[in-house]
Amino acid sequence: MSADRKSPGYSRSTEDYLKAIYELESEGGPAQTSAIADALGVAPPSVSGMVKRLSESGLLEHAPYRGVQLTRAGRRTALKMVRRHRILETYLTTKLGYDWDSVHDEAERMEHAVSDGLIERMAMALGYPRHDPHGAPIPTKDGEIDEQEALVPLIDVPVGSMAELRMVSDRDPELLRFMASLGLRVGVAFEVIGRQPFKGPTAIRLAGQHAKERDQVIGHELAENLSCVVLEGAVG
Amino acid sequence: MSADRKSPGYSRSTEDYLKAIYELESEGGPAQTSAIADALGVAPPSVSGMVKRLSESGLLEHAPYRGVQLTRAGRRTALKMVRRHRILETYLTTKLGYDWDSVHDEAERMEHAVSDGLIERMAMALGYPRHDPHGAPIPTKDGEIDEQEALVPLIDVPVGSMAELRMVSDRDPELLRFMASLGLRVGVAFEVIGRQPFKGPTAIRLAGQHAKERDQVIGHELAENLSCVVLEGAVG
DNA sequence: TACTAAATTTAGGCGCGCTTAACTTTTTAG
DNA sequence: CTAAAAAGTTAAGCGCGCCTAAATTTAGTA
Repeated sequence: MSADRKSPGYSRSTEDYLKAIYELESEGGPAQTSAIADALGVAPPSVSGMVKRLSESGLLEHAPYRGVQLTRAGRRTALKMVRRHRILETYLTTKLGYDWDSVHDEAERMEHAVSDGLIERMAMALGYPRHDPHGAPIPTKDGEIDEQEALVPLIDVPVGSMAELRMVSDRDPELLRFMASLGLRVGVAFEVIGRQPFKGPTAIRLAGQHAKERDQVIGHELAENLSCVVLEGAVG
Repeated sequence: MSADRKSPGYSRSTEDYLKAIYELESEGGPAQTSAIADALGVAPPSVSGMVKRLSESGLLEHAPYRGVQLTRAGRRTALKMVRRHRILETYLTTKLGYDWDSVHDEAERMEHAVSDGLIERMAMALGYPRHDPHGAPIPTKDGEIDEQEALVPLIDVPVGSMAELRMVSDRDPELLRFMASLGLRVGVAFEVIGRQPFKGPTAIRLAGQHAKERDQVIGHELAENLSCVVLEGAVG
């Protein structure tokens, strides 16, 4: 009748930890206690305690003082949460008129409350999208996720190259609103026409824009957050 | 920027208690400890404890050994949860293809996770519906709820009367599925053509149906759960 | 190598919401 | 009117997830 509900029914906290650890791991290496604490906004000892419980449940492996890695089971749940989050973000923007800067918090809360069935209905209604509004790939129902083709932060795209904006973090609404005001959306192509040293700005020329808004200057911190694919061009 | 989030941010349990108490109160009189315990599936002492905390927060008034009543603030929050629940149920059936028997649980979990803003967007997308799929009235944003015109359980509709089905509880999926299989939906009109004593069945004749499915026999328990408005007819 | 700084873990404690067991109050029935 | 039953409350305790303060381990550097 319903093989539906969230399989072993983890707590909201458990789901949050697993997702955060997954995201930290995908930035390379094992996730460290303080990084997890930071990501979740809790004190480090809270992480130590939770890590203990989670490894006893077989969701992750803990090398004391070294960090933590997801087990197969842990990764499965983490990817489920990532899928939920991204489907929800896509649904909210596509079907309910949310802007891309305001979906993160809503999805963050809903991802713990909805059933697998609802997520699949939303995915179906959306035509099984592969990416969320910020360009992040959506894992499939069985936990497959597209390997990102080599994405490079704008800050590392060599001057003179053509590149395309592929992804941006959904975390900072301010940043997203500012991007939108510059005409920077996922999918736009541009040429890097200059970059100043000492954390200075990067200058880009957007493809297919009218004169006025064609050239933009992107500050250092913003440029760090823009994941691009380099289309062609000179090497640094 | 966001006067949005759930005002004082009550816990999931608090919201559940307030909603349950609201629903018990609307069946007349103060809500009793054991009834609340029943409704929430917890032990009576849990209710005593929670009631203490909730009255200290000014959400309800407790007359020891007598029962409990919502304060203005408590009622406001309860009605907010009822609104959320019913908007969610309507949205899920209308926009995501859920059947009326399967929305309750989903809405029950989501109502604690979504923001006011999302509920308003859903309400707008639905054209500000006044009733949910089970016929229950949806409170407005500021906590107004339609007084139900005198609804009578089918079991009390006199034989010979015409009546219309107006509302049914969303609680029991089995019952809802069975109703659907009989062609009983909110809004159908019918004549009560007979009733057996000793908790026997009620016989009805549906208006505007083809011969085969026109006459239906409704068991006692089901008939208790069907809220009707009497259109005309003889008195008992 | 030794000492300090940073990261991590252990210890002790708290609030929430739940439980069972024991006690009190209210209701009901003889 | 009183005794038994039913309903409600208090007491004691548990798990979760959080905290701060105090060890402890690791890493960095003179």
